[in-house]
Amino acid sequence: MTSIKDVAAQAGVSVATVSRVLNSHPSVSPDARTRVLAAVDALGYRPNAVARSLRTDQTRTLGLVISDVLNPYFTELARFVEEEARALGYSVIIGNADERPELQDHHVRTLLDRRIDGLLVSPADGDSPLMADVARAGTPMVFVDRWMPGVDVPVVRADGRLAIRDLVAHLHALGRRRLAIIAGPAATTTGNERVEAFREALRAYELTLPDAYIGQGDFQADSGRRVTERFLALPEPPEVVFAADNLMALGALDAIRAAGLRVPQDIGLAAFDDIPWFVHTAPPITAIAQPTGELGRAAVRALVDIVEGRSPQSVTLPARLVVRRSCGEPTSDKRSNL
Amino acid sequence: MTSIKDVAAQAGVSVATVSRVLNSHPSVSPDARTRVLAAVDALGYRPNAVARSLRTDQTRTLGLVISDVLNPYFTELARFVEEEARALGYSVIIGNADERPELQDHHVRTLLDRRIDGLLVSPADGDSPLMADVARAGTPMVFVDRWMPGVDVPVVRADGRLAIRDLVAHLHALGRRRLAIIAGPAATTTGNERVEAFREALRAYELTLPDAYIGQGDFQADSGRRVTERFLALPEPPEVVFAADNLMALGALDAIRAAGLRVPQDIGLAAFDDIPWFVHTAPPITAIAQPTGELGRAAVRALVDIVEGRSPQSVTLPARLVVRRSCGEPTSDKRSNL
DNA sequence: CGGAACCGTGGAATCGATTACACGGATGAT
DNA sequence: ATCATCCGTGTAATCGATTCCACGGTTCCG
Repeated sequence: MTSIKDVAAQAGVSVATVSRVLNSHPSVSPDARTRVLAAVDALGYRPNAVARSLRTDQTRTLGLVISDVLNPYFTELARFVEEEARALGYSVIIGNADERPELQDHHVRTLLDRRIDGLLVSPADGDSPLMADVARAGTPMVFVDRWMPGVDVPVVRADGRLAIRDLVAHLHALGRRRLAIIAGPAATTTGNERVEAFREALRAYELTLPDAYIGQGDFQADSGRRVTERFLALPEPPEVVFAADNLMALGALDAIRAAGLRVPQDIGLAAFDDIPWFVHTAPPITAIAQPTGELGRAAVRALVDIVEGRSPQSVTLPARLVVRRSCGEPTSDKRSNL
Repeated sequence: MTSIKDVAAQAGVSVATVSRVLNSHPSVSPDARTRVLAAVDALGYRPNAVARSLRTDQTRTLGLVISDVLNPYFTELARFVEEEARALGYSVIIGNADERPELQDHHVRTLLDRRIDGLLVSPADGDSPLMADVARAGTPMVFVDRWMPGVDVPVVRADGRLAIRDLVAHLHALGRRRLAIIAGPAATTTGNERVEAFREALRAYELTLPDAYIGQGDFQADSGRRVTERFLALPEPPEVVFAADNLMALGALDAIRAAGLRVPQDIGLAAFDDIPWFVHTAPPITAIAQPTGELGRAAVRALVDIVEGRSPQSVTLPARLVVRRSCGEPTSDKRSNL
């Protein structure tokens, strides 16, 4: 590999001058500048980012630790994060935690060892002492989608409260009364929040959420299947199942099919997190869509703000209900949306 | 940040000794070892990977440049790649090319600047001088899924030839004769190959593939939609549309629905690349499944082989047909599979 | 008993960049 | 004319690790 020394030799200047040209430092003569540029070109020289990082103590790299890359919601989020980071001159290293706390910690440690400039995390679990330490140590950090109570860093997320209220209104208008939810892990903030918002929305219609109608899932398809099977085995099964994420909705759909029931005639289904495939399932699934692009961009901007010495605020964006046909044929309440 | 010097001071030894302990070099006294380990623990010291990389000229990092992360096939591939790499002690940096050659080159350059130890690429386009240069320069490199003719590096991929023949047999048995294909970009190897394999398989049944039945797609959903619309507008539209990847199949499904046609009664649909969602579409889609896990693992192993001085072979694994209901109700030929 | 072999250790060079500091020459002010 | 200022440049220190080499002290063998 050609180094800055080779360029200096070729151009007949010192390495300092080469470095100055490369970093567009003002005090370089036009003559020296052209000679250096010519040498760079001739040798096909590219600065060694590793050496540069060691010296400057910055890598222009962001770490993104995500709970599950196979979840289309997170894949999309990751894509937007990379896009915005690139626009701001940063690279992104993604770590997939696979919803496993120890894998999450592994990635955080590896990223820190590589001296990334900042960390974007969607925590898999509510209790990671490592994460708290890292935040306390002053590593630039931002939570996205999920967060950890007690860890004082900005949070970028979507608020589903209103959308969930809209969903319940929609279900109520369709005459559905017995509504069940497949919750996320209790340890995640999004897990709890969605249950609470759901319960609250039901209360507005004087409906209750019995324990039997709260299934404990883990944001993976399999758990959605298991929970739904239990719902269906109830003496009085729910009329609609609301899954707290798209993967569990998929599992629920499986279980419903396996039981020989039809959606929406026999049972309704709705999901948190909208994804392109929901348009193509049979029937298309009613879902709550998060503004993924905005979320990813805002998260990166907040993180880069910290890295560059500014102090960003937390950001909360609204999610919105997308009505399709999985809870019943849209009727009057659909029209009232117009 | 605490450095090796701090540890040395705390333990009362030289930095050389600390380094030896950390790299489990044999000649260190047990006494020194314990003191160093104690100091490491007390200070919470973690070696600076950047400095280490500069000195040793290896980063224990692999670069993965992928044509489109939002394509579930590649997402899955990326996941397995990371998994295997981690098992082998490497990290992975993913670059998403979004099917854009210039973005692909950008990522390759960035990764090289970071001095990754090896490069795993699924090229977006058939003609990248940069890629050829990089390979010629001796950078450890492996192609996965797609490759570039003329660039001499190992290729890890699935061969769909047999599976495509099985698909055509299946369609033929169902009485389908007018078969069309939505091809991938001509510049990608997988793009061409699948068309050729399809044409060849048709020949075995004395069927032809007229030009009007070959649509030019770009592996994205939109192109699948456009091509299918054109197919449907033909005086004699095809009886089955075979999409060369899952995203284009999705677009095709859209177009078919929009035209008010039913699958499989009015027209059949099949896809290359099987994904979990195909089970849940209406109807479930017949697809050709690649052994993604094996592909990802084999690619990493081949790359690490090169990095560590061995000389791996190219790997070709068979894809296989997964019959569902999108081409017609399975009849006798289904049973013959048992 | 003397020299060779070996072991644990530290000093210092090194990787490839950035950057503080010094220096010589030109310019400008008085 | 003289001195301060400024500009372009080079020398060398530095970032945090690894590793070659040398050195002093044992141990071993003849």
